[in-house]
Amino acid sequence: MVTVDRMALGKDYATQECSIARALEVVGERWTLLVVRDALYGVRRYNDFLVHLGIPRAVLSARLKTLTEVGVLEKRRYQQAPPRDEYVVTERGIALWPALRALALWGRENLQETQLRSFRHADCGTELGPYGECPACGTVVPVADVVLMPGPGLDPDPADPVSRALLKPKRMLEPLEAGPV
Amino acid sequence: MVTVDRMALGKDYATQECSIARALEVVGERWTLLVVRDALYGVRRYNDFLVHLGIPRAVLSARLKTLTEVGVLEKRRYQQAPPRDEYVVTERGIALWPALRALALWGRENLQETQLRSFRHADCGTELGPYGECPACGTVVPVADVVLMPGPGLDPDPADPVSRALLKPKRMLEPLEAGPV
DNA sequence: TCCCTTGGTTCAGTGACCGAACCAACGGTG
DNA sequence: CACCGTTGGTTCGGTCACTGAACCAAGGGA
Repeated sequence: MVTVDRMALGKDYATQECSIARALEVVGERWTLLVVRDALYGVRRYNDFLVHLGIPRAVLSARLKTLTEVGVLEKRRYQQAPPRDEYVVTERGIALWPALRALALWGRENLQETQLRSFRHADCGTELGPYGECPACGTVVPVADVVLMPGPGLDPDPADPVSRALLKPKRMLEPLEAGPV
Repeated sequence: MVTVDRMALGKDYATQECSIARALEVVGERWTLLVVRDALYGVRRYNDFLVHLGIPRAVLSARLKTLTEVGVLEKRRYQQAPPRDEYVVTERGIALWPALRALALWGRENLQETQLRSFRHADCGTELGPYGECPACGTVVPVADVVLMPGPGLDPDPADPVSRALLKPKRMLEPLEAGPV
C-alpha cells in the first residue's frame, strides 16, 4: 500500500509539465467543451443543455459541477419560488472563446462539407477572420460583440427548442429564449 | 432491430450540427491533442511519444493511426534497414496550432501557478501575444518561426530524453534530437 | 548464437460513459 | 386537497475506452 493517491482514470495527465495538459484536465473530458460552447451561445438552464446536447443527465450534472468548481460557470438562483438555478458563463469561461473559435475554424475547414454557422461582428456584419478579428474594422472583436449566424447546412426543422432558437441570428452570451418542446 | 448504426461510445457527437463537435470527434479523445502538441514540438518517433507522454502503447498506436487517417500526421519511412517509420505533422496538423496555443494560454492564465514554457518569435525573441502575433513586429507568426523557450517552473532533471531535449530553446516543427534514455 | 533496439499487438481489469428509471420540491388546476 | 406538470437532479445495471503489463517480431551488432 503506497501513499500515492490513486489517479482517477482518464482525467489528469500527471506526468505532463504543460499548460495544455493542465487545460485539458479541466476541459478535455467528453462533452465539456460543448457545454462551454452552449454556455457562450447563451444556454443557461439544465434542461436546455440537456435537450440540445443529448447528453446523459448524470454526465451533464458532473460537468456542470466541475465547471462551476473551476470557475468557468457560475450557479445563480434566478427565481425563488420554486427555487431555480441557472449556469452563467464567467470571465474565465469567456476566456475559452479563442480556443473554441480556433477549433470551430479547424473543423469547418478540414472536416465539414457544408457551412453550418458563422461568427460575425455585430457592428458591421463582417465574418470574423482567422484570429478572431474583424477584417473590416481591423479590431479584435470581444465575444459580446459577436453574432452567431445560421448557415445553409443546418437542419431547417430541428427537434429541440434550443436548436430552433439558434436558427435565427443570436448575439453571443445573451440568455437564450428557448421555446417549449 | 433498427437500421441505425450503433454509435461508438465516447467518440462522436451524432446529434450536434457544429464544427466544434466535428473537430472534437477527431481531436477530442484522451491524449490526442497532446500527441499533436508533441508533433508540433518536433517529436516524430513512436518511442519518443511513448516516453514523453507516458501513454499506454495501445492507445498511442490507436491515436497515431487515427491522426494519420485524418491527415493530421503523415507516416514516413526514414530508414530502410531495418525499416523504421516516423510520424510527421502535416499542414492540417499545423492548422491546429492556433487552437493549441489558445488552450495553452488559457491553462497558463487560469490554472498554472508557475511559468513552464513560452512561445517566442524566432526573429526577435518577443513572446507571442494572445492572438499568436508578435507584438514587436506586428505580424502573425507562423509556427515554423516560433521558438519554444523553457521557463523557470520546469523540472531541471526530467527522466525522459524528450523532456531533457526541451530544456533548451527549440524551434517548432524541426525534428527533435532526443538523446538515449 | 544471443541480445538489443524499435515499433508495435494482446489481454485482463477498471472506471467513465450510456440510457432508462426513479426522486423531490414546488405551483397550478379541478 | 388530490393530482399533475415542470425543473433539476440522483441511482443503477450494462457497455466500452483506457490502463499497464506481458508478449511479439524484424532486423543489426557483438
